[in-house]
Amino acid sequence: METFREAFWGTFRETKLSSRSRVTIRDVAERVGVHPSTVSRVLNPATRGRITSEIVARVNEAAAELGYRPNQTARGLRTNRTHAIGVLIPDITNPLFPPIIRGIEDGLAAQGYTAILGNTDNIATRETEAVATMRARQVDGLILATARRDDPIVAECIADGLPLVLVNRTADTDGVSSIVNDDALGIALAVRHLKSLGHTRIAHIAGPRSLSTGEARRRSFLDVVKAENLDADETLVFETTAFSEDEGLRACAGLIAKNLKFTAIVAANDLIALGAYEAIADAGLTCPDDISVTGFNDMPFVDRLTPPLTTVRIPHYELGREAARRLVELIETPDSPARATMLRPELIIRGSTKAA
Amino acid sequence: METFREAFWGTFRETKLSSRSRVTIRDVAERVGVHPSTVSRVLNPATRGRITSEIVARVNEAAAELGYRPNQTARGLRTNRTHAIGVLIPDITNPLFPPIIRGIEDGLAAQGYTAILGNTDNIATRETEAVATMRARQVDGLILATARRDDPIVAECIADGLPLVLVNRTADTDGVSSIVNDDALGIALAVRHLKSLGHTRIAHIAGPRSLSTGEARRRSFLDVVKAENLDADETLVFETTAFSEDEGLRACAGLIAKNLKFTAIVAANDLIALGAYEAIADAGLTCPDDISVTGFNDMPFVDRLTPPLTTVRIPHYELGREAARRLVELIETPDSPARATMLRPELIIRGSTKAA
DNA sequence: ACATAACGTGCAATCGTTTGCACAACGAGC
DNA sequence: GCTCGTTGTGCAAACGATTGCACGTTATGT
Repeated sequence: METFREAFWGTFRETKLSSRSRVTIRDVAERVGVHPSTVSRVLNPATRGRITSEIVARVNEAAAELGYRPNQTARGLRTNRTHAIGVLIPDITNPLFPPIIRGIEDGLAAQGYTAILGNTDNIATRETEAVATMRARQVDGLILATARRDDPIVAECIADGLPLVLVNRTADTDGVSSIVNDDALGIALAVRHLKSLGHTRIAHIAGPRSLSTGEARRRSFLDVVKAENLDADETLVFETTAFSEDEGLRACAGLIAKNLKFTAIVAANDLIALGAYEAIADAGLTCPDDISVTGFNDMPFVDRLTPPLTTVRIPHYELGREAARRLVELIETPDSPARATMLRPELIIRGSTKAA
Repeated sequence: METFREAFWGTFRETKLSSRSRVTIRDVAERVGVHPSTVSRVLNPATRGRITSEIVARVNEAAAELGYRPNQTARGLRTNRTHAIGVLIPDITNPLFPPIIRGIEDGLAAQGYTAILGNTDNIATRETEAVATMRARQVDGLILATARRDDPIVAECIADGLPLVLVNRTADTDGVSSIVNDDALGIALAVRHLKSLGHTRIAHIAGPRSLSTGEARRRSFLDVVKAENLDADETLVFETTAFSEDEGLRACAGLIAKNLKFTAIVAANDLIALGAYEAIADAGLTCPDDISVTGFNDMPFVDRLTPPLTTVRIPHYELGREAARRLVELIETPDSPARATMLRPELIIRGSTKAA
C-alpha cells in the first residue's frame, strides 16, 4: 500500500512541477542543507542580518537556481497581511476614473501592494457585495471612489477598523480619510470667470445631493453667486439624479424651457456639460454664442469637442496616487490619524465660454 | 508566565475581534457543537448534501449570526485555487481598454472570480515583473491585452501550463487561446467604403509590426488594395512605432510632405487617426474635404470630434467578456483545447470620409 | 433477527510561511 | 580553563480551511 501512495505522490509532484507554484521554501532548504525557517529568514530583509552571510549567499543562489517564488497566499495566511487593496469605483468606463485608478495602482505598486478592482455602477447592493468579496479576500484596506455622503459601508469599515481612504467623493462621517479636490474653489473659479466675461444670470446644473461632490458644488455655487452680487435666483439651480449626459440633457432642456433668461451654465461635471451641449443644440441655440457652458473634471477629450469645453481641471492622477499613499500609511503606521485632504483644481479656459 | 500569555492572547483576540477576519469555521462549529469539518461541508455546496438537513440549518444559522465569512486566503492555500485572475493591460488611461476591462470583470464576477489589474505601459520588463507578482499571488490564470507577436511571457505561461487567454492582440505562438477582432475584415470594410466614395489612392498609417493588430491590418490593407484594383503603391504605407497620437501626427506629416497625391488615409487605429487630423490641419488642409480619414476601434468620444470619425467599431465589451468566459472554461475544464476566436467588427460611417 | 450496505460525522493531515522559543557553539572575560 | 553572553539555527506550532479515511449509527434485504 505504501508503494502505491509513494507512486501516487510521485506522479502528483511531477505533474505539479510542470504546472503551478512548484518550488517551496522547503525545496530550497533541502538543497542548501538548512532548515526551512533559515531560508525564510534569509528571504525576509528584516531578519536576513541574523544569518551567516555565507548561508545567505547559498540560499539566494539555490532560490535563484530553483526559480523559487514565495507563495503570497501562504504568507498571507500566516501574517494576516495580503498586500492587496480593494478599489471600488462606480464604472471604469466613465472617463473620469481611469486616471484616478492609474494613480492608485502606481501608488500602491510603488509600495508593494496590488489593487483588486470592482465596478459597482453606483448600486448599493453591488457595493456591499463587492466589499464582502474584498474582505473575504482579506484585503489590507479599501479605497472607495463610490462613497455617498451617508454611506453605511464607510461606517462599517470604520467600526471594524478596516483601513479606508475615500477618493474623489467624501462622506459626511467623520474620522474618515479622504482625498478629494476642492470643489468649492473649482466652482468659484468657474463662476468668477463667467462674471468677468459679463455674465450676471448664471444657471447651475447640480449633481445629486447625496454625493459630496454634488452638494459641495451646489452649495459653493449659491455662496459665490451671492458673494459676487450676481442674480441669486434659486430657480436657476437644477438638481439632477446622476452625473450623466442624459441627466445633463434633461436638466438643461428643462432650464431652457422655463425661459429663465440665463446666459451661462455652470455644469456640475463634464458629462452634464455634454448633455447641456445637446440640449442647447436641440433648442436651436449655439454654445457659446447664446449660452456659455463650463464643465468640471477636464475629462480626456473634452478639449476636442466643438466647442472645446471650458472646465475645471482636477488632478485625477494625483488624487489616486495620494489616496494610495495615504492608505498604505494608515495600514503601516498603526495610529496614524484620519485626515481629509483637498487638492487644488485649476480653471481651463477654452471655447465654450465667451463674453455675454 | 502562563497567566501572562493568557492575558496577552485574551487582549489580542479581542483586538482582532473588533478588526479583521474574526470568526472562523471553528467558532461556528463550536457554537453548533459539531466538528469544523462538518461546517466546512455545509458551506461547500458540493458536499452539503451529505449532511443532515437539520445540522445544515443550524450551521447556516450560526454562521449568519456570527457573521462568518470564509477566509479565501486559507481556502486558497489548501485548494491551490484562488479564484483570482491576473489581467495585464498596457495602460488603463487609453480609452480603448476600459470597456474591455469592464467586460472582463463582469465576465469573471459572474463566475465567482475577481481580477487583479496591472498596467505595463508596453514595457517588457514591467510585463515580466507584473506576471511574477501575479503568479506569486497564485492567480488561477492570466488575461493579457499586452501580447506581442513574439512574446516570451506567452511562451512561458504555455510551458508552465498556466491558463491564459489573449485579448485584443494575439501572438504568433500556437496553442494559445485568444479573443480578438477580425482585423482583416475591419480594414477591408474601411478600404471598400473609401473605394465606393471614389478614392483610388489610399494611404495607410500602420501600427507596429511587432503587434498582431499592426501586422494584420497592414497585411489586410495591402491585400484589399490589390484585390480592389486600387493604386497599390507601397510608399503609401507608413509604419509607426506605436499606436499613439504622436506617431499618427508624425506619420501623416511625413506622408503629406512626400507629396504622394493620396486622397484618403486608413489609420490603423483611432489615436493614429487623431494624430492625422492634426497633421492635416497643420498642413493647411482640411478633413474630409482634402483628405478622408478612417480610424479603427471606435473609442468613446470619437463621434464628438470635428469631424466625427468614420471608424471600424470593435465589440470591446464582448471581447473582454468572452475572454473571461474562455479563461474560466480553460481553468475549470481541464483539457479544453486552445481556440482562437475572432469577433466581427462593423464600419461606422461618420463625417471624416467623403467623396473624392 | 442478523449480516450488510449506506449514510453521516469526526479525526487528523495538509497547503507554504512565519516566528517565539530552545539550544548548540563560539569568543570573551576573569 | 571555566562561566557567561552572544550569535546563529533548528524545532514546532500556528494561520484557516479542505478532504481522504475511519468509524459508529441507522436503514435494508432476506
